[in-house]
Amino acid sequence: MSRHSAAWREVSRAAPVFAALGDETRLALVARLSSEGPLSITRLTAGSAVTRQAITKHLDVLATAGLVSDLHRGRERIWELEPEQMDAARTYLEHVSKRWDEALDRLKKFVED
Amino acid sequence: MSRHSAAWREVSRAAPVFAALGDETRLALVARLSSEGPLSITRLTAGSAVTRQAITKHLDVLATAGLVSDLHRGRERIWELEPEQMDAARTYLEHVSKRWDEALDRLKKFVED
DNA sequence: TTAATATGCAATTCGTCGGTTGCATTTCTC
DNA sequence: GAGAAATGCAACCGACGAATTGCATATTAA
Repeated sequence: MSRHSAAWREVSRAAPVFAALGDETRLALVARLSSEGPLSITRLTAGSAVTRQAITKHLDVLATAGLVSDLHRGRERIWELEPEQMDAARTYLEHVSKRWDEALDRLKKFVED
Repeated sequence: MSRHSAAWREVSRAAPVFAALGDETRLALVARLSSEGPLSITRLTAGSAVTRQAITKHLDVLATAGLVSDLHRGRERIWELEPEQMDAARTYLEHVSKRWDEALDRLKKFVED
């Protein structure tokens, strides 16, 4: 795939989102936020194996990928899910699966000739 | 999230798949296989920026995550997509989004009380 | 059979990632 | 105001990941 094609631009936009989700600790954070709603860093750290600073770093990674956002409430910092990028990633996987099916169809027709 | 919950088991199954997709080179390989169908290592290397050995390693990572599989045809090694794990990841993201919506609803109701 | 093609295997380098510790700063509460 | 609670900032470390180079092996084709 050429590095300037439209397909490659899709790839370079989707890959960071998958990378952000590709860590157990981060995916667990996403899961907790999705089931419990917005939470502070301290609350997210409680129930995790690692330190608060590690959690903070993971949240920063998720934020850079556009998967979460934060807001300040007094001395607390509340994090919440931002599902748009996640949905984009989901849609991307749908398209890949679909194109694969089509490619197999083309292959089948080609073999039959 | 407790390390023995059902939610954690989902997380630890999904994370490796996302991690495998979270690299531009690997995601580009997936994209090429999905649009062009099964391809050999050499064909996949042509049109990529990195060496054949790098491509081979990336394909191994994708295979470990269950996203691709290979078959030998003479001296060639043909790789093809295995969309099941991808679909599982897609479904996982759906569920997370849905739970997030529900969590926001609960929060809204709670505030209204 | 010999040369070219396709791939495998191994060692090495370099950067980044996940995690920690220590200390400073802000905010709440008594 | 003073202590406690929540977070920020920075330096550091070990491990792993991405990529390369060099050489060996297998398969095809002239």
